[in-house]
Amino acid sequence: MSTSQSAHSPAERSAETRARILDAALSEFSAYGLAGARTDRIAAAAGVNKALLYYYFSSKEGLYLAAFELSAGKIRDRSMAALLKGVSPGERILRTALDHFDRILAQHEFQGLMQQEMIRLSKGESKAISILVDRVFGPLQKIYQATFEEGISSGELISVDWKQSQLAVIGANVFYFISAPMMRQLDVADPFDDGALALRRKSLVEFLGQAIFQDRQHGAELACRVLADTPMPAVERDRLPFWRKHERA
Amino acid sequence: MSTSQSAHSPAERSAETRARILDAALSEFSAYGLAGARTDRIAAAAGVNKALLYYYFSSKEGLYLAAFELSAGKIRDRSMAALLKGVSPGERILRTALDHFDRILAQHEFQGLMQQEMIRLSKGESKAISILVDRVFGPLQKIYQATFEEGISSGELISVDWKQSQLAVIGANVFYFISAPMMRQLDVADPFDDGALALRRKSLVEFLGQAIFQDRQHGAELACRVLADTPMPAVERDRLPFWRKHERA
DNA sequence: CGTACTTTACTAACTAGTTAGTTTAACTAA
DNA sequence: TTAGTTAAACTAACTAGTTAGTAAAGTACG
Repeated sequence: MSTSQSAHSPAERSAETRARILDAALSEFSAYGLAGARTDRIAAAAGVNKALLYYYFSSKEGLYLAAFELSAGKIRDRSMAALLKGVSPGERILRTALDHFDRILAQHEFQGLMQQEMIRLSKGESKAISILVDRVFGPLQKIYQATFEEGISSGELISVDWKQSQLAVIGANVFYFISAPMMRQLDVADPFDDGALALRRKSLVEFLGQAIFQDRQHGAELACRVLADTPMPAVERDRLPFWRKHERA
Repeated sequence: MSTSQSAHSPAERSAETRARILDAALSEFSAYGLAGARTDRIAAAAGVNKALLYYYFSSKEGLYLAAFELSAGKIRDRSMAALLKGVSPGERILRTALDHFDRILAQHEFQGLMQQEMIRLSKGESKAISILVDRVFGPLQKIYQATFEEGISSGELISVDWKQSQLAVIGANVFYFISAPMMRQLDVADPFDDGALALRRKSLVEFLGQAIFQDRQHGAELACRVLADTPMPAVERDRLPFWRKHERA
């Protein structure tokens, strides 16, 4: 078909096909979970035959794990970048919080995988999460803790339980997206309007700026700066799973 | 068998059987979702034949909706009670926040249903949520808003965006339980220890007490009082889906 | 010629839902 | 009191459909 015109060597073509399969698998698993995903749909979306999935990945679960790990790797790189910027600890914490929100917006597939994986984990069925904890969240958590404690000992941040504040930020971010489809029904306002998204980003950063800094003036200034030079990512609404309205209307 | 010795009339036995089925269905659907739930398992857990499910409820989805609505009704009654107590608006907001946490702990099945239903809603497949929005969350939201605005105009609360603060509280509460299985792997501390639960409840109420009251002293006192006369519910750990450790060890 | 695929045709396992029949309790007529 | 009748409650066994995964033979192409 038209999909294989660009690459020439067999190795290139192969890598391209593999990537296409992984991409299709990520969408499917994110929307339906491991059990609910259909291998036929993945094959169709990738533009290949079902048998080819088993040629590259030995099983449905193998494909799932490959897609999951690929996505997790991207998450780790992105979050690390925010946590390791050459600015003060407090500013790194602010940037990390905002980046977390933007990341869910930009890589919503991972959030879908996580939601499903949390359910599986609570039943003791998850194989992906231990890898994730060891290679992604564990390391990130350690750097976050170190950053926060550096901020406390340097006098920039107040001596607050970093886990409780992290929980509040991540919880509010994650819940914003989890509950968005219901908020759309509860409310008049659409949570994926640019206005609503901008308000949430602002509230998030300004709240943290007030809550964890010794010098609240300094916190407010940092919040302002972080917001100013982190533009809201453009929302590709038709890629969001929440955006079914326009598909039918 | 021994299950039918207590009730005598057929009507009583029938109602008892129906309730047993609904109870089993709630556990199953909560843990596995509508698609993942197995009718055979529900029948086995209820101690009846599978065909009886279809005798009482016409389909798998009918059974699902019946179980969902039963559970939702309990949630509404409980949350209404917290919002309508004869105390000041600010105290009602505090009690509602704490009650929300305790409610998830006590009625975790509903949270499981909601998690799965949010996923379905984002794909436009949910029939349960519109009922829920109309009959439960919509009315609760209105009372919450009115309570908050009453608190603002009486001068007890600061003039803050009630939706953003509600999002922070509910988000942190929900995320605490969603992420608990992963936190157990990330952390040394178990999030279902009495200590961790007590700390979270305390942080939650004290944070709100500081965040939304004009008179922070008053907020702190209220937080203290609310915590004091709302004892933490006893956690039936073996009913939690998170508690797989002791089942095997 | 070998690598990267496609095509077709399977199967084994599983699951929602059905059917046809049995048991139980309560009521009725002799 | 009791034998007969009925309706509701319940069951065992099956059907029909779906889905992951396989096998084998073949094609396109550098």
